Amino acid sequence: MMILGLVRWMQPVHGYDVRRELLSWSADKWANIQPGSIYHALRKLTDEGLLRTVSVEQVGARPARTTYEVTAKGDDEFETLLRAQWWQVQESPDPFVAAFSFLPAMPREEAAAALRNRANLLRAGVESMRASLDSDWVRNRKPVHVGWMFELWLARAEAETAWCERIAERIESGVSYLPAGMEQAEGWSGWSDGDTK
Amino acid sequence: MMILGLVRWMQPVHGYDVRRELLSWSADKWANIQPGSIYHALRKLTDEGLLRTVSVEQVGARPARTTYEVTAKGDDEFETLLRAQWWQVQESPDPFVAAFSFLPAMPREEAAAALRNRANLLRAGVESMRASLDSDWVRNRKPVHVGWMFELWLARAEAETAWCERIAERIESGVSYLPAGMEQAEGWSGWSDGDTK
DNA sequence: AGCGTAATAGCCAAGTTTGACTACAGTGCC
DNA sequence: GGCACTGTAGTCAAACTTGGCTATTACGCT
Repeated sequence: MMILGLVRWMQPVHGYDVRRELLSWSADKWANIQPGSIYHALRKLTDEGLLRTVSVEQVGARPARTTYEVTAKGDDEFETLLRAQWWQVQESPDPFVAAFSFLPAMPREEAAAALRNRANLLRAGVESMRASLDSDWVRNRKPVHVGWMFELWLARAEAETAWCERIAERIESGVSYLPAGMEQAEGWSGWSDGDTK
Repeated sequence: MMILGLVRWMQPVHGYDVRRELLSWSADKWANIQPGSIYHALRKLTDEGLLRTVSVEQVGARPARTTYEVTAKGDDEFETLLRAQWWQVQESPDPFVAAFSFLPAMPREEAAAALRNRANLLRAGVESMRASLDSDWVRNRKPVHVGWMFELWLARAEAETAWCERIAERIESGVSYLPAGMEQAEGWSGWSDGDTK
């Protein structure tokens, strides 16, 4: 519920403003917020007493727009929430890791190729991020900590790139996927190598 | 829907088996699967014709257990899905990044301390991972690619640790959060530094 | 002036996820 | 033997998320 934070930083706002701001941060990527969720969240937060509606204006025959503001309670709650996220390491689900755990279901060549491809995509991302870090837009229009976030992505992406390449080599080298202890053990039939197809 | 993959690799299974397996992978962490979701997913996949129920046994007066199996269609679908995840870089939401974007709402000292703390937690994680990488249990009982996944986490965590420390220093150094171009510009009042409290 | 497109606001029904709950069978301990 | 506890198997209602839909105004183009 970091919508609360956004409202706090923008008070007073109406739903559409929040939506646009989130969009401009491409927040659907690293937060988990699609446009539809916003109004629901706003209403819920109001019900919980964390937000207060300031006014309801109507321009022409368009939908009425409601303006919100944070209450004192909402302020407290936000700080608690924020603090929790800052002090806690909590890794989020990663679809690639999930897919990687099915490695034995992929033909070796394809797996290696996919990893190489991933490394390239990551490198491309790193490039474009570096570019925007140097661009005037970010340097002059955005708070510096936005740049710092970019650096984090960069660091992660670089680490992952190296990993992809290392693993691709191992896969190509043809090492067995089976546990070191039990070369021909039970339970892995049909998954020992490559696709079952 | 990587449940499908699991069923494929275990056929034939009933819901509880899947649940246990996922638990043992602590899949609630890196996938997004709580016990409650499993049965729903199984039913949905059956409706879509990707799974087929094999039998419904009843032991005593316990809930009947339904056993599932993958259909040919399910097999195809799984490969498509798997491939998509392998070839696509798609970063998932990260609550910490979201929280970090509110940096200006945290007192500088606390922000720096939290980052240092995060670095330590990450280091601890790295340690314990290294330990299990060396342990017999992983070396001899688990396929080697499980170890490779650990290496990925390790690489990411190390990159992030370094970042945390770098940023903590910058925050402590007292640099302004404002964009370089506009030291006293409009719109950032109340957020220039530290908490508004 | 007329027309198509984009932006403005927000609602809502349908789909998903979740955590809590049920209910019984073994198992170990006193 | 009786009791508490753990493991087995799954259901369910409530909460949450989503993407598509409506309806109007503004704007650019010919």
